Amino acid sequence: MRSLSDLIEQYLREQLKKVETLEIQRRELARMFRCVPSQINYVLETRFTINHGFLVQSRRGGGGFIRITRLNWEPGEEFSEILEELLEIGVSQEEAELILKRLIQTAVLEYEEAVLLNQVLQDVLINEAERNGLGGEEQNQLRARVLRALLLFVSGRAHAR
Amino acid sequence: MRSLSDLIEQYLREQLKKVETLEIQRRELARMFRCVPSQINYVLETRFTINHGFLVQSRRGGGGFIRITRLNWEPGEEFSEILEELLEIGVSQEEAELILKRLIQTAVLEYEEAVLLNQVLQDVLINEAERNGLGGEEQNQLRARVLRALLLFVSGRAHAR
DNA sequence: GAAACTAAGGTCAGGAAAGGTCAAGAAGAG
DNA sequence: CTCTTCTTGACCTTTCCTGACCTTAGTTTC
Repeated sequence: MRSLSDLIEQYLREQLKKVETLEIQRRELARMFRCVPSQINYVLETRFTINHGFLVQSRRGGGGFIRITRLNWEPGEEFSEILEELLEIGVSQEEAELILKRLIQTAVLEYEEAVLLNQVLQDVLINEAERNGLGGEEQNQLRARVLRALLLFVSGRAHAR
Repeated sequence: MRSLSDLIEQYLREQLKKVETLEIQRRELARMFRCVPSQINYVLETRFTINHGFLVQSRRGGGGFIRITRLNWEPGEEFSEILEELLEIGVSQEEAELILKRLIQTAVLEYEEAVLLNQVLQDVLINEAERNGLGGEEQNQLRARVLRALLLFVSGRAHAR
């Protein structure tokens, strides 16, 4: 017999087949499944993580909501693997900006956050490149490492918001 | 269901797509959305800050208004290269004030504008330093970035005049 | 020209409406 | 029986909205 968590997961996945981004109210969903609200958190934490290919964001207070976004990574590929890939191939400044733009479009980042991240990225690169005289390829490697760190940070923070 | 604040934000952003500077009356806007005037302040304070890329000014009394300016973060031309240098070295509070003074002397800025920019600069620093516990060097870096953004905005506007 | 009036916008604290966290017990799996 | 997963409830934090009261800037009156 399937658990309640399984049923909730199934329901949410069903919805997420139709749309890329789903906005729900924790209260509402809990009422639908006649469970305690924190049960919803449990489902999200165990079944809709970044490694499952989802991004969960939320807002408290009046009119609060939980937003689940289905990330369109290649099937089977995990977020962390994508980041590892970045490391191997390196990231040019243009590619980095493309990645950030995409993250804005998918509402992972606010515009001003992306601007700030990009600036941080450039700062680090300028500093390091000058100090250690990095070649183009080495710069791309460094950029990949920094971008990866930033994105891991952002994805970790996403659920808390 | 979206909150009233979201709707007001949406409306203002819509308007600000068409124009760079928007002048509204708090009363009027509050009447449109059938809310208390201070609700407007709440929206401005939480969604139209410097970090969101907006500058909000206002005047009280008869014929009072609220002016929202969309900051142009797009990098400019040569002027920006000078500003990029700021990024590398960081800017202390004293240096920032010196820079602003020089800009007044060279008639790039009005005195009141410089005072305003300085205030904005300090606001941002106080906020960020408190929230993230920045060290002295990090503060200088952040100050450089913010000052750069502010000056880019001002210089962009100067061209328009 | 100063005082009183009027017409704005600003501040702040409190309550309500969400969602988050955590620990403990229950239920399943092996 | 033991280990993991699930479920619940008490308590916490954040966000939103309102209303009472304050400040500022024109306008009118004397």
